[in-house]
Amino acid sequence: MPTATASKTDIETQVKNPELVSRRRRQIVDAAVPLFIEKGFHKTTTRQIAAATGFSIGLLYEYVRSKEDVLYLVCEAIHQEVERGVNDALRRHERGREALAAMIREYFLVCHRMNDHILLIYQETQSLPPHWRKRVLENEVRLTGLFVNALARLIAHGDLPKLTEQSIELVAHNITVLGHMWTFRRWFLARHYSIENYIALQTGFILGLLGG
Amino acid sequence: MPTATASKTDIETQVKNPELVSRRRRQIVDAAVPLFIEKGFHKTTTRQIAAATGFSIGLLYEYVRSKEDVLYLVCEAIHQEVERGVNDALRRHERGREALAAMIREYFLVCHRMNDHILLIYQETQSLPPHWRKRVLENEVRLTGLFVNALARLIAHGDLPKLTEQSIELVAHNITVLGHMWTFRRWFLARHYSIENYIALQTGFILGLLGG
DNA sequence: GTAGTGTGACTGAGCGCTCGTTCATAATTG
DNA sequence: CAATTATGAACGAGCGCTCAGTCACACTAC
Repeated sequence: MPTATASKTDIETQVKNPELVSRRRRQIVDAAVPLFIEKGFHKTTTRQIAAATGFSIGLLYEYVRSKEDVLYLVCEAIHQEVERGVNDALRRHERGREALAAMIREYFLVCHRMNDHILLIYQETQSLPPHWRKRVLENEVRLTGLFVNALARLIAHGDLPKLTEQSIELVAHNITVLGHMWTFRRWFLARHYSIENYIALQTGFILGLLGG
Repeated sequence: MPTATASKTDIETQVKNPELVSRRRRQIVDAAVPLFIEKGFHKTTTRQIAAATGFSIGLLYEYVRSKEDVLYLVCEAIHQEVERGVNDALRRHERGREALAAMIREYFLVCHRMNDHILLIYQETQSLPPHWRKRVLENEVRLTGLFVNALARLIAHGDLPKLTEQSIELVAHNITVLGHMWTFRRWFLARHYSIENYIALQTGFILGLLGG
């Protein structure tokens, strides 16, 4: 059983049928995401979540112990989707000099597509109870780790110049965050840059450091 | 009268004496900042703000029309302090090849010092009513604008290679955001980098693009 | 077949409480 | 005393969450 699904199952539920639990929770997440994006976590009520899911409030609380549980489910689901997108991108461009540029491009496009979701995580992670905030932050580290591995592989193949481990890690963080930057400064950036434009410029920026 | 102070004064008040208003509001901000940092805006109550200020709730509401007013005052105050810090840094290093590195260094140190405050703005800006959110975002643009100007001046003096206007602007955004990155990934980065270490590596990164 | 019984998903009125805000009143100031 | 500033009890809307109860269905007994 994949870890991601296992982490969902640590949330207690009154319902016995596990398949039903996971289906219902998917429904809850799908209903909650647009609400959280539109109004934020705190201004969304449990009744609104239930209504949007087509559940009674009572039923909602059969699958979840608290409103924060819903937020956690949402954060996990978003990370899963982002990670899937990034993994696809990394697998598609395994070697070669242009692999890094291609990876950056695909990752930035994932950020572009998931704009609101990424913003949501930036803004609401703090509303999670500590135990789950930690989990969400671990996801963030794992995502950056994907870039660390990809960079290391390219360097090992001689596609990129050698770098210290510290530099590699920081470059990976920079890539991650510059993708996020498109989402949280988009209200401004989109006036001056198209996403392709943005990708082109930032790729140049990142390759600059690497002597590309 | 400076704009920043003027923007505070558009918040209506029952109190006639303007000097008293601005003194009281400073007290309110000073009391609210640590509360918001610790618990977040939503979980801080107006009564807690009043108590921390040494006011009765009634008195708090003489100087502010809503809890969101307090958040806006806090955001403005933080931006003012950051901007003052950045302006100092920019003025201290007007010319020369190392001016950019020095500016970055001082700005990153400002971010380092104001860690929690910057995080607060990232997390709570969305809780502001639209009219004020816009104001806070304008502050963000103005701050980036300071770097745009500084970069343009250095290029004009021949201290940096020529760049398109678009590139200059994006580099300015990158500098701004990489400073913020230290604050919102500090929980991870601080394990692997000291602030000086971080500054050194990121400066190299930024100068890379500029052919430094 | 059908009456009886148990189970688990589901319902929604309502509880208990918190919170932002107001206002009648008091204190202070000049 | 008049104007201004300060108080804090009171208000009431709204919230997360519970729980007594319903309902559909499956299984058993005869």
